[in-house]
Amino acid sequence: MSDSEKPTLLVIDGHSLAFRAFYALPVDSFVNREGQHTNGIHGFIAMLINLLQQQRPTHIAVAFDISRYSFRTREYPEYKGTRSETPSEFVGQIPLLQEALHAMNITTIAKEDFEADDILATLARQGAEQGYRVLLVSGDRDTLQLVNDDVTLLYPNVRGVSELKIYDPAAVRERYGVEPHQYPEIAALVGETSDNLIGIDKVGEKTAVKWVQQYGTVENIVAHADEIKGVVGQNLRDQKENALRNRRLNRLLDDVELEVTPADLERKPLNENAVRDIFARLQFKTLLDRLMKAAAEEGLLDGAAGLAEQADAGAVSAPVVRTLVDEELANWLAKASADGQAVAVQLETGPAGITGFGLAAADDTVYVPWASGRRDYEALEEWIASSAPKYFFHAKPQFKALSRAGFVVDGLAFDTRIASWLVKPGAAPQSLAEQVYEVLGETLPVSDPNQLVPINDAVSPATEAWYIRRVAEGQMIALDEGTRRVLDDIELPLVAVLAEMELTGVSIDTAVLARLRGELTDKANDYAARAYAEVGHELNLGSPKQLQQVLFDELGMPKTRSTKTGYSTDAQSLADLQESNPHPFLDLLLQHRDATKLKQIVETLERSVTSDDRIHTTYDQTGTSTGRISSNDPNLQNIPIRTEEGREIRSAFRSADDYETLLTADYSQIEMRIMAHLSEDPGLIEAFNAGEDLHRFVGARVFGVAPEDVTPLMRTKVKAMSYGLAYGLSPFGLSKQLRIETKEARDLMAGYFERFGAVRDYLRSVVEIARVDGYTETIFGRRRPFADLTSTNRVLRENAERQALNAPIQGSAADIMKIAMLGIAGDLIDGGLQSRMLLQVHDELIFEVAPGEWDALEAIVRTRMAGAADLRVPLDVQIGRGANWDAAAH
DNA sequence: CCTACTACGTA
DNA sequence: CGTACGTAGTAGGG
Repeated sequence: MSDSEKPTLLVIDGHSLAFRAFYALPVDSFVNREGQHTNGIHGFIAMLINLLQQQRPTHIAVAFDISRYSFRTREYPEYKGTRSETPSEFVGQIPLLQEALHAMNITTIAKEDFEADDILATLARQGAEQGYRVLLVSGDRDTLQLVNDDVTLLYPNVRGVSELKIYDPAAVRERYGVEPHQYPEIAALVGETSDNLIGIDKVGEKTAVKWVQQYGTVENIVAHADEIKGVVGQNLRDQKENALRNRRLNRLLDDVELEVTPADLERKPLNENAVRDIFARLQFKTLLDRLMKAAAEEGLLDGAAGLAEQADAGAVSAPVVRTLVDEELANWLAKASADGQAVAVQLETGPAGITGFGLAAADDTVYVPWASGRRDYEALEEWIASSAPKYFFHAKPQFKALSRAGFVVDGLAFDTRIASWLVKPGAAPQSLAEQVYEVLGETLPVSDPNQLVPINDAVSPATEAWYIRRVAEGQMIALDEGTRRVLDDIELPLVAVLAEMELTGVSIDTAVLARLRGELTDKANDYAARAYAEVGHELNLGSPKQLQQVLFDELGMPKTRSTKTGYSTDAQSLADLQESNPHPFLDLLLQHRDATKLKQIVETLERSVTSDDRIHTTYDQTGTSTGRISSNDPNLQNIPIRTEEGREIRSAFRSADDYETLLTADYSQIEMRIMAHLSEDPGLIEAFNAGEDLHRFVGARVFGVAPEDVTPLMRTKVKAMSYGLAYGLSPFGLSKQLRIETKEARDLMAGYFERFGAVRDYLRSVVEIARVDGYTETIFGRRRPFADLTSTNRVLRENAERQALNAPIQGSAADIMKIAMLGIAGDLIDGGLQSRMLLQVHDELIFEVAPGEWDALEAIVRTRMAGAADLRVPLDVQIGRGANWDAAAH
């Protein structure tokens, strides 16, 4: 194949050429109406049009550096270290140039950790191998090493970029006196000031060429350093490490993994509308004419294709994602956040943490590659730490990742996942794709993992951020005032607090867990063996099906309540059986269940302990319908407390060695207090203000006796009723729980409501109002919608009624606790305390107390918890102290 | 492998 | 025929 028949691949070092153009053209002559300097862009595009007309490339790409840092700066931190800050007039030109190139349908390539010249080297090698005539354009002399019979370098001369010197092998030989591949040997010896590569003193081009002609390589020259006489010989021997290092660094890598091959770079028709838009913005009228003329000559003005693409894009296609770092990024952030404008953020994470940031302003998206320990992100770090408003989808895990990477985070202005949940708790769309569909009615582009050759790349985090921003805007206008207040004042500030608690975790005494596991295993085995003996054979005690076989067939016991799959074997049913048909097997089974349950809890906890000897639970801020938070992996909100053995598990939760103790704080009877507040029942309010034991006080009223004459049985009954009321307890349910006649339960409730009538009125009114409004509301305006209150299906309707009367009570308690947590977290920071909030168990908080901080912490906790809401009754807070969670109980 | 069901720990 | 959760085991579908 002759050269004229070969396809031509043109690869340009974008940054280098634009920078050359920037210095070649007067800065002040090229400023658009936005005040943006454009001389570098102008020079680049002028050069590009010339190249397109003269060289007629069939394939084209422009490579960019992502950052001034690369694998070379890791090897040699001073690499390019003498380069001064980018001139302010140049800032902003690269992103605009990239935008223009995209409009022209020219592929831009950037690769994290590599320089543009490495991309040139890689494409040059691939192109040559695949039969292309390769043209490289770079202002970096290192690219001379790439020249060969298939690869030609076009190098801008001193006058700028309008004239390019053509370096083929002959031209390189003529200019430097060596073969192209030997050029870096010369450069290594002489040094390259612009790269801060220091050469050998007194060795200039002439000497270097002489040595290279004689010895070939720097390595070989160094090996024969003894043969070189004079001062330069001595300098070489003294400074050979410089030359060797330079040679390592100026070798371009030609095997960079790229997402494109030369064949992918075939020229495509430019997008005429996009080109006109960007050129109008740049105010490049003459260049536009020249470009259009050139494109027309080449037949690359496919008007039909352009229009089709435009129509396909529609009004809602995501903006092209640009990759920015350094000053460009700083510039972008400042602009995007100007005037309090919000920016959506979507982190990209890998196994080792953050790998990139997707950022979206109203009509612009940016991707920022990220690797820890680099210095070109100061602006990003400052912006993340600033109060500049940021929108997230599910901010908490991202806050944690940021925190682990050393970022300080502020400015959470919206979280679309939390907003969805507030609007529709219990049925909120949990994924971003679902939200995009529900709020915008659009389909979030995703790559199809089942496709061998994906049509779409995985959607960029920047594009996701763009959707997040639009979802947020869409949700925001639909939020009622109360919901907005709960979001802004409670949920959003809570995100950082929960993230911190999760990162902190709680210290665990693994020896205690190991001992418990052993004891419980022995116990469970023992009970099982004895249970088998009772029935004469082994069975799986954990299988309800096998238990039914034994209980109802083999032992002939009476049937218990039926379940969907047979008859119940739960603890209540077994206890009933034990009363009617005593059998040792029943007790052994129950004790076996106890032991295995506790063993399982211990084992789950052991599996959750991380290398810091702590357990880090995850709180689900959107996990409930009432406003509570839930805990998972592991759930630390259901650690046993009711039995002695269960409490032993709590003793494994301890304060770490460098802390003084644990502090636990809980609200006593918060739900009853909220009921008193909401119902305004004078009797109940008096009960709480009297400061007497609530159940004794209520018992005295219900049974008509003096408080000191309330028996334990009376107290138990009243207590069960009081708590049950908030759940919509029926007389039937009460009778079952207290194992009393329905009649007695009915009388008990009647007696209760006679003395505390406003409670009944309140509970009724909650349901009535909810039926009319379609939702309930907490004291703070948190809503929970109900659809089934008007259902003709009685089961559905009555279920909804119980949920509705419970929701404001449980929800208000949740609000109060959250507000307390925010107050405490703020005070801990303001007071500079080292003590940490570890766990939340609905009405209880657990803290790790730093040495000497007990009094200060206790005061903060008491004040903030008691003062979280101003109710008609006081909020009583119980504080406990102990080395572990069990000992700290009160 | 996923789902339903049962059971049980917490507030 | 009492609210709100999460986890784990068995059993049944595939």
